[in-house]
Amino acid sequence: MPQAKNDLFDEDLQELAQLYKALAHPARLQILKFLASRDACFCGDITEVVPLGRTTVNQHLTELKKAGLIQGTTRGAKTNYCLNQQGVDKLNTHGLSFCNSLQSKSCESSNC
Amino acid sequence: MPQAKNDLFDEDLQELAQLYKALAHPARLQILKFLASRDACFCGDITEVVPLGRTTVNQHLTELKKAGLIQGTTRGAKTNYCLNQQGVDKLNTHGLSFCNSLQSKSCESSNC
DNA sequence: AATGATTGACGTAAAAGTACGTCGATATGA
DNA sequence: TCATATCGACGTACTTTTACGTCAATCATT
Repeated sequence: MPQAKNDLFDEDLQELAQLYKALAHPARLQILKFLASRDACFCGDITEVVPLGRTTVNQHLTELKKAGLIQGTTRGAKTNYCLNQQGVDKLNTHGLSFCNSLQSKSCESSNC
Repeated sequence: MPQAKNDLFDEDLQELAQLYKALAHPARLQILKFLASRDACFCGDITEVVPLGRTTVNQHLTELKKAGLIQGTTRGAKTNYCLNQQGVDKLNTHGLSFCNSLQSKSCESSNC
């Protein structure tokens, strides 16, 4: 993102946009869903599920971690990734409140 | 986006990612909020609210229209933009169901 | 110790996004 | 009619994202 210009906006909007950006790729959505479907936060085979190269998947994982939506702990040679419930909660809270703010006035007048 | 590779994913995920991408910029979030705050779907002065050049704002408006979140009708020299309630509903429905799908298993085990 | 597997870090090429200037078309008002 | 204003279309410079190959470090296994 053109970081420079983003500073002109409300922090709330910046933060929310940042969250949405983390979700703006099908691979990342798939990863999140996959992690949610696992009762144990087992990982590493994410690579086998996502139809992309290993390094690319890793890059998406890094993005998600940076966004605070997942967390990963390395033990031994393998790394365990799992959802960061805090981040998911944040997404729910902020996202919902934004969506609700859009519910208000629709085009009841004849203008559009 | 690398459109080519996106076809490898579920249509649902692609569509949702597309929606989120439309929200992945503070200017676009601000525009949506602004439109929602207007009882009449009056516009054109969006440019005055968003701290960016006119052409850039217009570009963001085009993005939002492409995503189906707003609609615009030109009358005379001016153009009226307003929320597309259908698109907003879609965002609410799909977005919520996705977020809910993330609620499930957190890291209750000691792995992470 | 040596081999193989896992994974993050780094580099890079191609694609997409961002921001803006300019132009032309249309329309409002003097 | 002429000047002015609005706005979409187009071009463009710059940044970011995406996708992947390669490398090095770490660990498990032999």
